[in-house]
Amino acid sequence: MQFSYTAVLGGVLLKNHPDFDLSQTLDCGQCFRWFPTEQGGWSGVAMGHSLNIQIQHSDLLFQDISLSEFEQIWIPYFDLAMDYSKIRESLCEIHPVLKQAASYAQGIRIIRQDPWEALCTFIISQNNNIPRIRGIVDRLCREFGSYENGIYTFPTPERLSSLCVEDLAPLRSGFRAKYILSAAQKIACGEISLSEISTLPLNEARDRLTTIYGVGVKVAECALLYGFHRLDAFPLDVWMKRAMQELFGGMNPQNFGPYAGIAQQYIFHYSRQHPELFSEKRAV
DNA sequence: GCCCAGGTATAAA
DNA sequence: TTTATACATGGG
Repeated sequence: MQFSYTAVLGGVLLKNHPDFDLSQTLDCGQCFRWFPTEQGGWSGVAMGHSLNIQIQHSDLLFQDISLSEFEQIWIPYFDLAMDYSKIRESLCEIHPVLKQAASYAQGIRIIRQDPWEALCTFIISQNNNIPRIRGIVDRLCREFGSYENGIYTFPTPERLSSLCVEDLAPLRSGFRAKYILSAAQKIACGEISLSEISTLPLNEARDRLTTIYGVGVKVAECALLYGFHRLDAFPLDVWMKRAMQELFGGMNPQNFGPYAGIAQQYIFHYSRQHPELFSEKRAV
């Protein structure tokens, strides 16, 4: 697979990249700091940088950034060098429903988010809905992030570890506040090392993360998939459990292999848009 | 008002 | 070991 990009007057133009749909990627519940713009593009903050992306036919304009920022920040973030076509081919062999899902959601990419941000935002995600998660994350950054270059960075574990539950009241994060603090404290004091976790086998990494108060298996798997780019992680929420049962005949997610996480994202997105697939229909 | 949300900790069976 | 319930808040 190859892709090309060039510096142009208004930024960097990414030409007709295969397997990259902005809306599918940024609106499939893996990240919470991106918003659609009135021009039909997307705007967001990640890795300490803000970015506007405009859609121009089959190309994407990364507005007002240098070539080096594009290469150093955004190619890794969107994992643009990864060949999703090849992965999809192998996934399609596994199960006909997965083939359906993969072809429907083929523009989704698994973003390489900051590990701490992914962990923290998925702690916030529990028993919560996506619009409200976005609001809480936004308030978290405004209250406790540092203001740099016109944006609020995601607050560090060190910053949050010095706070108490009452301090987090402005977030209106409910019972999750104590979970956020426990995670921040364990990381800030070194009891949990995110860089060490990134070297561990999947099972051990998950077990480490679930020692954090308020982090269960689902949140740990989300953090591993979206924050550590562990593509074999497989977040199993109630929706996905149902999908595995009804659409895949009770199949074990491990059968999806080393790219199970990508399969999960395809299935999650596809089945949410097609509630009629399930015996009892539910609202999207 | 009502239902419920990309769950988890805790108690009870 | 499995199943039920509280949890804070607010989007739709």
